[in-house]
Amino acid sequence: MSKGSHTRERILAAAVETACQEGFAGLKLQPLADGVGLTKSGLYAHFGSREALLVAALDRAAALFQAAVVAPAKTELAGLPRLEGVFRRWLEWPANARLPGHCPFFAAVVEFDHAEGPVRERLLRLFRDFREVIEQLAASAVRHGHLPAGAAPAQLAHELVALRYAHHWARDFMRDPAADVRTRTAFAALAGRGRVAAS
Amino acid sequence: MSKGSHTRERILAAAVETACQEGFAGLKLQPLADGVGLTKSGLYAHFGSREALLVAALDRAAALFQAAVVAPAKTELAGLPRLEGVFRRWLEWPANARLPGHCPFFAAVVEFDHAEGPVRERLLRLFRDFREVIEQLAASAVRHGHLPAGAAPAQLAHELVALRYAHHWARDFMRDPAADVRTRTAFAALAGRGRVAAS
DNA sequence: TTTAATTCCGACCGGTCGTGCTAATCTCTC
DNA sequence: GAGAGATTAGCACGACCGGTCGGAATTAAA
Repeated sequence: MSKGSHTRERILAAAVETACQEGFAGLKLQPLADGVGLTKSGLYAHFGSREALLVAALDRAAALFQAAVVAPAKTELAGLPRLEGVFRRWLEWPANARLPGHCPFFAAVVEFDHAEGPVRERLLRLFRDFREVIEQLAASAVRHGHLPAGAAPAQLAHELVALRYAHHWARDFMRDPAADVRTRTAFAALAGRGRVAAS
Repeated sequence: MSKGSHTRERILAAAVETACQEGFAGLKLQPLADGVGLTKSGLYAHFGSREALLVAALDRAAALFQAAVVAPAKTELAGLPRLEGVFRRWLEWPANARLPGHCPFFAAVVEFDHAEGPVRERLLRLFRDFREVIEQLAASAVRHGHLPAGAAPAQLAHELVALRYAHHWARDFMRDPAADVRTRTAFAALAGRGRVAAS
């Protein structure tokens, strides 16, 4: 039980690293096997198919995300500070989790957009779960009076997703040095918008 | 000259259609050749390599985008109405250009993110050009008094990119029926934000 | 210690990929 | 209508893809 599950962990770790650099669609079995010192059939002994490996890697990445982004919020002040902390870590989580490359979920979105199947289903569930987390943080900020009572948590979550996406585009693809300040400015406007209108 | 360039047009049209459905990375030569009734070497007679074909397809998609999104703005009222029109058409342009699937540039971003080369260079240039268009439209809206004098066009362009990205995620991947209203709400807030603060 | 299961290898399958080459066909010009 | 050049077919190449199979090595259970 110990030896096998240990290599399984190594496989998943390497898979997530590759997914950060090449995307999940670019996760080929042969290079992955080479990377962990196995052969392709070694991978098949642990996961029964490439698709199952992808789902496992997705779950692994989600667990790392949870640990790097959501979990630290426990020690933060409830309300807006906690929401702001999650958003800040959301921007940087691959580096904080010691992962190379970029957030692998951005790649997964376009790679499994039109490809129905278990991978897309799992991805959908992960996204819905995280959106739920964001909405609850936003609702908490409203309850604490940090955001106006009229602020809709679902709308706020949508716009936070927007900011994260644009940040990825600006920093990781366009390599725009102004990406960080743009995103911070937008977040501040978002957090302060309703307050101005409501007060 | 006529027959050949006609075939070339058909190749590019099919290439863009495929890119909308499968992405540019998923644009394989064999299916593309089959789709236009040629063989792979027929493609090689027109473009010298797959990479050159990708760049040409990228340019073609950009031309369609220009025609479907930017060009109609000529007849719109300058200022905020024009900016709003461009943004609205930006959300729907693949359908308006009679293209199947989704906006191919979203896929291109993740596919050529870490792949240096001519394709990425061209993509960068196209994005920079369009961002320039957005910034000038925003600046025009400021000059017309539709947006406050303090509104930074670059920041506005960044946030519009954000909204477009989130709309793609919510509607095309998550298939969230609320995607449209969320995006419209966010745009209205963006357009009205500074006005409230400035007036 | 014997037995059974887990773990992994090596060879291999059918397919598809992008890319060259040559030869035939078509189109236009003179 | 004949020749020149553009256009496309046919074919083959080396590489890689995901996946399968039998068996050997290792490990855990009895």
